Amino acid sequence: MKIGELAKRSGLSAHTIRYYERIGLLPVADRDAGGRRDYDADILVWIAFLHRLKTTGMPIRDMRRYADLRAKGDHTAPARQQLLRAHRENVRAHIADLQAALLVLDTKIDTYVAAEKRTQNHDDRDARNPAGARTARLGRD
Amino acid sequence: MKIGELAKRSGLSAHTIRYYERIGLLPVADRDAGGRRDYDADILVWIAFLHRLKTTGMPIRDMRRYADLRAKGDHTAPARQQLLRAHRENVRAHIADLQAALLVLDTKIDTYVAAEKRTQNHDDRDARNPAGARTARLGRD
DNA sequence: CCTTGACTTAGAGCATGCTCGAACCCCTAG
DNA sequence: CTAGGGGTTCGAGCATGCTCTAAGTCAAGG
Repeated sequence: MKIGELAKRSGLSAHTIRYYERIGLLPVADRDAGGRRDYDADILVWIAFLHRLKTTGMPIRDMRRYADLRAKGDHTAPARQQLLRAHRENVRAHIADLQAALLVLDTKIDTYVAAEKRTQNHDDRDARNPAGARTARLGRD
Repeated sequence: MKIGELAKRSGLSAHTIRYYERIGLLPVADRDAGGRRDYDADILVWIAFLHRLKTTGMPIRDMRRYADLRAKGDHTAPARQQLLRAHRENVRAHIADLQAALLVLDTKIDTYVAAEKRTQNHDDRDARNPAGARTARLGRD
């Protein structure tokens, strides 16, 4: 498979694929007779895994470390495992953080909904004071 | 409160506080007699909220939009609510993504653990073939 | 044979979000 | 009154992760 097809299949651009090779995330590709990169289909599995790591916030330097270990052979398995364990903990912590934020957002949205209702009632019964003090809290945050 | 103290209390650096003011995330601060920024304590609440938005992945341009709406007064409340709803959905989606990734990581880590055990047994019973084919899969990803 | 289009390289440029340096000002305590 | 430790502005610089340009090579179809 040439770089253009790999780009289509992996979702990366050809530019990005070359970039990833340059920085050591992808193995140096084999070349065909004309000197073009020629990929084996299983590179897609590795790219998908890299994508997972990326979307879960692993910086490229850590992905490189993992890739380097992988390239060094089986005896680096414990180190790779350790890397993944550390990353898993980061992801866990991140999820916890996001869940806490979700509560805050929900509360805040509820506040807006409640204020909306108050304004509604207010307008219904007292249209002469549409910017009344009872809704002034909305401007605070 | 002067900028140095706000920096300590908010966790932002004074540099960052000025930067946030410049780009419109923080309101233009009042000045004291000597022309220095003088803050009211409740700016901390706003900064904490910004921090939430930031750690949940909202780009600065969206935070600015929210800040701008806030500055325009109560009638922008529906727009702000809408912004937060959209953000909440992003956060939800992000959480789902991370949870899926967590499963992948757990599976992968388990694979390493299992391979380790196999190597262990193998070494115990057949120390002449420590790099045997049964663990070669480890180099694949 | 010649055009077309995908490929090659090195290196510049961009978007985001800070982070820092330089040069200067001003208040307070010793 | 003078040194120190804030503060001020403007603008450059940095880290990350791409993204694109320029100039050129190469293979295949009309």
